[in-house]
Amino acid sequence: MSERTEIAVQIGPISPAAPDALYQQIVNGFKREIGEGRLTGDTPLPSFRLLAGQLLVSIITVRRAYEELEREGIIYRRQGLGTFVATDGRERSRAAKRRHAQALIRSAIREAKEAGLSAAEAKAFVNRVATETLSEE
Amino acid sequence: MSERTEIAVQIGPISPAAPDALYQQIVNGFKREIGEGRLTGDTPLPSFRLLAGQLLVSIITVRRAYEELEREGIIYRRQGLGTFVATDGRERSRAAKRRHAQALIRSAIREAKEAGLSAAEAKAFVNRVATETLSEE
DNA sequence: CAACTGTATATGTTATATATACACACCAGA
DNA sequence: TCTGGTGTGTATATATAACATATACAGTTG
Repeated sequence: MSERTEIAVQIGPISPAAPDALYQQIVNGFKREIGEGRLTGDTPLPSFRLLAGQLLVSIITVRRAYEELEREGIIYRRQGLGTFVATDGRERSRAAKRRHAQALIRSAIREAKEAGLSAAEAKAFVNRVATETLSEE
Repeated sequence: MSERTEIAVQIGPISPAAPDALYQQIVNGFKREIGEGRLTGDTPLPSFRLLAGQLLVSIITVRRAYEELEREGIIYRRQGLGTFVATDGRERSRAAKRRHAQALIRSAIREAKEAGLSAAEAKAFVNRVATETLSEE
């Protein structure tokens, strides 16, 4: 078992005003941190109480986020011990992100066509926005 | 004022199981119909009761959808008369769809980068999915 | 047994959806 | 002409479900 170290988790900012639910924002934050390799296999996640205190959120909300992450095989929980990044958590997290990105692009294509664009125009639109978005950073 | 004709509105299918709320699905359906030109300026929309009956949904849900569409300037309501497509409804609907599509693409780019892809890889991913999606139809 | 960990139950809050009753516009018929 | 019927949209009070919470319970370790 990995030794427990103090982890400066950078999940936030969490906001009740955001379009996503609080627990979903926490889920997305961990998928990002794990997907980008800042949290690796068997690393302990912060406890319910610690993270709840840091994010100014209830224990139940953290619990729900961890449940969702465990359901996707990205982390695992052990009662009395803690919560840890799964061995293949990074790969699963990345796969989930890619699937999500793919679904978003398909929705964007559909929206573009419903805006009256032809297939060729829709593709050009997607390319243009993608290029602009990537050049802004 | 336009004469009232029976309109075979093709908004559905509406499902409570869908990720979007019922009223939002109705909003999206009318934006599509108006954006693609099947409903033009000053055309009367179905009444609350008629549409509610067709979609197996309550009057309030239809009302909420129409409120949202009026807020965006796509339709207008007249008490005692009915609800009608705004003169510039098509243009506004298309603009809304384009804005939505743009937001979706930006989210997709962000997700792709959080999946560990570089900027170039993310752009290639977007292009590939867009091409695949458009060739499937 | 003390101090951590995750777990479970009952409760409050908010967005969504509903049923019912109300107000306005038109128009056919007295 | 005017009056009532039937269509329209409008308003209020009420369920339902997802989300978030507080509090108490159970397992692990030293």
